[in-house]
Amino acid sequence: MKEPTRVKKEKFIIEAAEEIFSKVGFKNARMEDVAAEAKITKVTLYSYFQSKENLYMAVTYRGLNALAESYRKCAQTYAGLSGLDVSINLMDDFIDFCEKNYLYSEALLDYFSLVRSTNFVKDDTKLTDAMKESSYFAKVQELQNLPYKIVAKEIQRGIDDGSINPKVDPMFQTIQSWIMIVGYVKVLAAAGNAEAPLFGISLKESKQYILDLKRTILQNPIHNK
Amino acid sequence: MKEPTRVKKEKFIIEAAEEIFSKVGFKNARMEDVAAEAKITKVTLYSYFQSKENLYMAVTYRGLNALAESYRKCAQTYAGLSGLDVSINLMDDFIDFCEKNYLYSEALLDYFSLVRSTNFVKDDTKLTDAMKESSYFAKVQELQNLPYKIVAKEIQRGIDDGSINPKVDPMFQTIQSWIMIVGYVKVLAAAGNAEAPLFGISLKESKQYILDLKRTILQNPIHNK
Amino acid sequence: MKEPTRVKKEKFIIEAAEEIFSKVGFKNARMEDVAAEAKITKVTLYSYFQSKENLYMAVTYRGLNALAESYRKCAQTYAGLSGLDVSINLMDDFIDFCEKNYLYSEALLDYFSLVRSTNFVKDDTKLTDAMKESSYFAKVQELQNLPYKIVAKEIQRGIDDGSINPKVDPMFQTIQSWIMIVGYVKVLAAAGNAEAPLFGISLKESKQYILDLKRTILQNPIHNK
Amino acid sequence: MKEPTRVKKEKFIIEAAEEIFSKVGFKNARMEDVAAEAKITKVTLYSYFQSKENLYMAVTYRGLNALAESYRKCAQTYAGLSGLDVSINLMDDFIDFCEKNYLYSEALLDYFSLVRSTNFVKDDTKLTDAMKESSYFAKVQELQNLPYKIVAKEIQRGIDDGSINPKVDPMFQTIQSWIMIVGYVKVLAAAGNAEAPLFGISLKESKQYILDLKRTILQNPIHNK
DNA sequence: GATGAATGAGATTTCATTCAT
DNA sequence: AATGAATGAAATCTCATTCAT
Repeated sequence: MKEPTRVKKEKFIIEAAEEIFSKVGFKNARMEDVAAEAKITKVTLYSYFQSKENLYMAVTYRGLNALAESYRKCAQTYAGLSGLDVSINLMDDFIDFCEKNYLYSEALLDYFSLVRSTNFVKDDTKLTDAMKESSYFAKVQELQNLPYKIVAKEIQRGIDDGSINPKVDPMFQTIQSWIMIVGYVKVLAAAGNAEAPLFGISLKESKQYILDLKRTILQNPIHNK
Repeated sequence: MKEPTRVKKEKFIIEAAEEIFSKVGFKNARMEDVAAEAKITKVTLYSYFQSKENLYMAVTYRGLNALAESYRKCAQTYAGLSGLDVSINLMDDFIDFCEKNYLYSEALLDYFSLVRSTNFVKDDTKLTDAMKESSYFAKVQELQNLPYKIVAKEIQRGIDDGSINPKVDPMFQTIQSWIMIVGYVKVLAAAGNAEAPLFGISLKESKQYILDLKRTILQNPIHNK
Repeated sequence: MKEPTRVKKEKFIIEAAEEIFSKVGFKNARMEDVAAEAKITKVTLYSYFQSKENLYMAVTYRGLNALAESYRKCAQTYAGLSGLDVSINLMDDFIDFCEKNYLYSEALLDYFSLVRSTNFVKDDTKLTDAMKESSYFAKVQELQNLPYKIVAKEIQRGIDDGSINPKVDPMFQTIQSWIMIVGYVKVLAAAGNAEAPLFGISLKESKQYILDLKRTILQNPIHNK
Repeated sequence: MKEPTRVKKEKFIIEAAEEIFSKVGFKNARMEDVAAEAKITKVTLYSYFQSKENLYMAVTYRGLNALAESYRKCAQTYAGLSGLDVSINLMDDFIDFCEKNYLYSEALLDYFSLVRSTNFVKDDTKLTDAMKESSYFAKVQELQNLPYKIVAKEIQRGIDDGSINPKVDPMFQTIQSWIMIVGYVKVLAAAGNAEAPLFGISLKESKQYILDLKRTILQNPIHNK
């Protein structure tokens, strides 16, 4: 098959997979159904993706790419704003992204859970062979730090342009942001709906609160971080 | 079997399951192996837990219970301290708990991913039949809000004893804490090790930072929350 | 337990088993259900009957006994009649017996299928250990030829009293009778109902035909048998 | 798979099953062993036959087909003979068939025991779900009357060609033949061996006797049947 | 590259039978 | 003896994955 055709078909299959995974979750999804959704046979599906996990990695990769793309666009859109404003907008964008793309946000989180320890812990029993051989796994690994870097860069720019307190450590605050966003997204997922009140609290408020808090901190860090 | 005996044995089996799940992960664990670890047969295992998923729910339940227990003990140990100090200690305790009980923290997080939308979204296709019939699933649902309540109570106590700013909304800050902890735990899981530096940042520092931040906020909320 | 009590209870259990076996067939019957029907536990059931097969043998034994008893009564009732008449009446009685006691007739037939070859063929793979150890199996074996003997005796008496042709071989004709009855009972079983027409033929007619045929033969054997 | 391939393989599997069933009996046979004998896996076996019972039904079907085929061949071989002679030969053939194919004769008999009442009795508790869903069960039902029909046709021909007494009712005598054969086969099964003497009587003699008797009857019915 | 069939691994179930109390 | 729990063997099923054509 000509390359562009293959690429197009691969994309079509991934979209079919996203459809199915969204509907019943990765675990309950059957390759059979993904194949059916993509109007191909199981074997053809396997000729594109060596394993179910690799398919999931492909989805993860698309998610990571979409996120990075969203970031880039965001950074570009607000190019005229201060580093502080862009930093906050990036967080806002990330949260929006997760809300709009639940499957991607789960995939991303799953990925980060998965690679846990891969680097530091000895027994990587959880990393299956299928995963190790997954072609997309490698691709995701290459890209995994991109979002961090984009945010860190903006924080640095904020320091440089004076909108962010120079005592701020860009990487440290990037990770802090990541933590808060991940937490928010996770809790949101459990709540099911940003509007739905959790103990009388709408999560929408929490989101705004987090952004405000971050803005405050970037201006006046609580101590030397 | 006398109730206590059955309960004891059930506990023993769950511990065996925890052992196996910790070692190879839930997905790769085989019921056969769990049974062997518990020194019983597969059939007996099934007579205690209707399905693998129910067994995992039992683990989740134990985790939730252990967390609540840990909270209670914590609140009691520091009974003499101010509401503010206890609130912060509870967060600290939660994080420690997750670090010490990786399986539990994963189970808890999985649970929250799972119930997503169960309440708000119509098609609960992700909830398998096995799950719906899981006796422990119901038990977990009953308990799921306990941790929130314990934290909220301490924040309220802090407001009452003057250690926490009265403008603070206890439930709102409880959820904020929850978000931060969940985020931290998730990121920690991805990092694999609190000491291991992530972009040169040790997560241990992040933990302390979160606690400090929370203390500051409870004393001086950034606005009306 | 005092002997009479045990015997009484054993009888009660067998009756329960008959109830269950009749309802769902031996194969589909569960020991659990038999026990429930007999208002005892499975273990108690096993203390009376070492195995499901032994229980079936007990039923078979009761059937064989009932048949012999029916024969004896029949022979006695018609003691005044000729050997020929009694012989025919015995066949009639046997068929009635089978129609009224479907379970027994099946059990008897099963038994005879089972012991097949036990005597002549080397591989008795079909004779399970459970069967070999069955206490009732032995009892049935002792009794198994009784019905033949009763019939043969009457035929002999018929020869002696002149009502049956002396060229007749009592044992040979007994077996012939047995064959016809077994065939009739089996076909009846398949048809389900003596009245129900099978290709327009009511089996009731067949029964009468068989008896008439046998009577004719006993008087005028077709050749030297 | 092309139809013929699938059919061929199905046949191969059934033959494997016949091999195993013959060796250890249906009840003791393990699907695992049947699969091994057919050089396939259990799952593949199940993809061909939904249940062990269905597999047995397939064997039964083959038996019924083989019998009908044997009948057809027999009728054809002796096409030149009178209807009477062919009728007797058919019976002879049937008995031979049963002797040579013990498994088939058992299966056929089991089948007839099973369907008992299916037509006339309300509670068909004995018919398991597995059986109701068995694809071969339906096939067997379709074919079950074929043997009768073949015999009845020959008797009718005998009436037409003058070799059989016109007072004979073809269907009635067909059923009579069936009864005698079934009885003979059943008793033979119990005896285990046609040569082996049962109370001093070789069953071989009984077979000849039955055929002679039938011949006599077809020529001179004992009364109006 | 596409298809239908097959495999292998493991979950789940059903029972007869046995154990411990 | 009676009970509840456990065992062992085998049936059945679901899927990811692979083979043969």
